[in-house]
Amino acid sequence: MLTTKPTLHAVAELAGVSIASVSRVVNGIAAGSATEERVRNAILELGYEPNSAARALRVNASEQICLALPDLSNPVYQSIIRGVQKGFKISNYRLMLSPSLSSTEEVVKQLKSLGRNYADGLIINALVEDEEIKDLIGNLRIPVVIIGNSFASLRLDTIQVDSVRGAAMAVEYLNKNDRKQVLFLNGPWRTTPAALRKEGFLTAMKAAGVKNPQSHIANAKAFNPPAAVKALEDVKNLNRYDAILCGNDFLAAGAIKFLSQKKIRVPDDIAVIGIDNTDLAPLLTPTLTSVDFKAEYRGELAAKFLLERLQNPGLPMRNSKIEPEIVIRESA
Amino acid sequence: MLTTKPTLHAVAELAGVSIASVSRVVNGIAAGSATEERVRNAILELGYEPNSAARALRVNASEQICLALPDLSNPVYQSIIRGVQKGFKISNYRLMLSPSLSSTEEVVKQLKSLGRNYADGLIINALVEDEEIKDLIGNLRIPVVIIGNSFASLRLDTIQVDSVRGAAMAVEYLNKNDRKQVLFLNGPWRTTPAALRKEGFLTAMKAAGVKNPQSHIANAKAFNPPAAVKALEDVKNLNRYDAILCGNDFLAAGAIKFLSQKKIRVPDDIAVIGIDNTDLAPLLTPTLTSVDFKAEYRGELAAKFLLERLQNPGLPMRNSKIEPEIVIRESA
DNA sequence: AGACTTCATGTAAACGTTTACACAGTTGGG
DNA sequence: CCCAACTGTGTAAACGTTTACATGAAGTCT
Repeated sequence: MLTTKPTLHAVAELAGVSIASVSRVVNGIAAGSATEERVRNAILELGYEPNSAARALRVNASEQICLALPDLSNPVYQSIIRGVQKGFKISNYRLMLSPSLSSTEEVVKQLKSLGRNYADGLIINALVEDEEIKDLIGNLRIPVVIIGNSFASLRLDTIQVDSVRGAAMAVEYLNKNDRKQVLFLNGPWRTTPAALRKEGFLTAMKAAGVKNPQSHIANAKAFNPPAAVKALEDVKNLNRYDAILCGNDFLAAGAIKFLSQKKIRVPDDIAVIGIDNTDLAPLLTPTLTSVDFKAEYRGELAAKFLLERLQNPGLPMRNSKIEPEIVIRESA
Repeated sequence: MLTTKPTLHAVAELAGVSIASVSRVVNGIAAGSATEERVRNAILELGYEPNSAARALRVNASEQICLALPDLSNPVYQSIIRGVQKGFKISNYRLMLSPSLSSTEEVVKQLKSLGRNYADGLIINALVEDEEIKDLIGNLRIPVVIIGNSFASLRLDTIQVDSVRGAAMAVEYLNKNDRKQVLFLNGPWRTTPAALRKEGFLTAMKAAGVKNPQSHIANAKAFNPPAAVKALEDVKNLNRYDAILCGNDFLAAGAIKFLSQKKIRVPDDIAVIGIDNTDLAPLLTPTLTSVDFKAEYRGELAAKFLLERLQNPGLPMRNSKIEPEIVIRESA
């Protein structure tokens, strides 16, 4: 136990070969079968494990990738993490979780620190689009995969989501079911998803002949349930609506809570639709109809894109746009 | 952009000093003010960032810690991650997220790989107690903090939870409110939390004068909602119960769903109590009464313990036992 | 049998840091 | 004015790998 950690040298000595030979069998490179066996035994006997820092230094690759997400409270990010983990499972890359990036400074600091070479690639999902951040991402020396619709101009591997279409789909579905008075409970307006979902909402509402859809939007200050409740409290004449489309499931959860407190029945009085179709959706009461943006799959795809690019940097950039799908449950 | 990444040497050359001096100012060690300024400027000009692999190799420390959790679906682990992130925020350790450890082999593989020195410490939360795993943890060369009640015999820094007491509290609370017919919907019986919560349940039930409390336990095959539903379907005479204590919130979510499908009113017909008091609890309908084990705080404390031990390995081992607290909401 | 290839192995340099040690210049006390 | 102490800086070794290159043995072909 107190003995020092075995190195290549120790193994080499025990096996009576050179460190080069040991390195070669460890890395599965041509080796005589006799040597190979001696080395294998020595490794087992000593419990040798290669030092990743030394390897990283030598080959200039950390075998780690960094995953940067805005906020771990929202269940959608849990799904993304799961997907990314899944996508990396077969590889031997390790997953670093960046601290949650709420403010711009935090993102900047995080991105700069990537210059320390502790990650070979980055998967980032940013909520806001900021020039400084964009520059930093564009100038990173490692491959980047973007999850989300920010930084589209950067020509990087991207997993986008048809947010506009998704929001529109929800409105159309509501209209088809004779819910014409739709309130859009959006998240912070500055964020990319909120902007796009709003666009989808407006388009669909106009198409349905609503004159001033702008006036049917409430903005929550954050993408979480308490913010949803607060935003709904400020909505005048809530009873003129027969449906609420929420910027995401987390907001929808807040909306359902709020409505049930006010004794407004869902979906009888007001239907509710969420976006993201998180693990939360089937657990709410009523179960939540939600536009599925396939978060876990996006995570997995992001991992796949990154792995492929790491393997082959010359690959053309790919941009996958996920088609939303509406999952009907009880709430609408 | 295509220029090669600046190293200590480049900075030294530009500043007209030796690499040792540069290293010293980077690490904030005694330096003449003239040199210091020249170096600082050179660093800024080149955008120098120290290479973490080289540093890690030289000082034999990765500045990373590894967090190993069983399963990212359960919202309780989200809280733990948040807590750990919070605890490490001020430090300059990076957080590695181990792939989710479902099977024993996966845990073993993960633990062995830690021998590669890519992490200076480990925070692990294991569901099952296994001899092989225990040995491996005991023989790790890095500090370990255990979250949970497994591996108590190892004399490591541990954040325990009084699971027995927590389950008992819930039963007592139910009894006090005239709910005497309590069903315990437990998770997989092999897991440590399930075993302890069961113990607490049995103790409290016996204390309340129930003859054969064993017969009032149902075991879900996993700690998730579908497993809860399945387990409840197999319970005979469900209507003889007036309360269900669930092994965790995730099971409780399934239970509530199941009951509402069967038109059994919660809490009027059957009260439901969860364990963990996750983010889920206030979002369910009815909102879930739950025994709070302070997951986020435990994560934060684990990070704190680990940081302190890394700083001072000679510290006596600490064992913090979290006192559960029952958070009353609508479901009971 | 000689020349040429093939193959397994060893030698040594390199990756980018940190740091023990040496050295020179400055300061201060006696 | 000399010696000691101190301070700031540089030189060089070391961390544990990978890998280009050299070496030598063995096999192949004419």
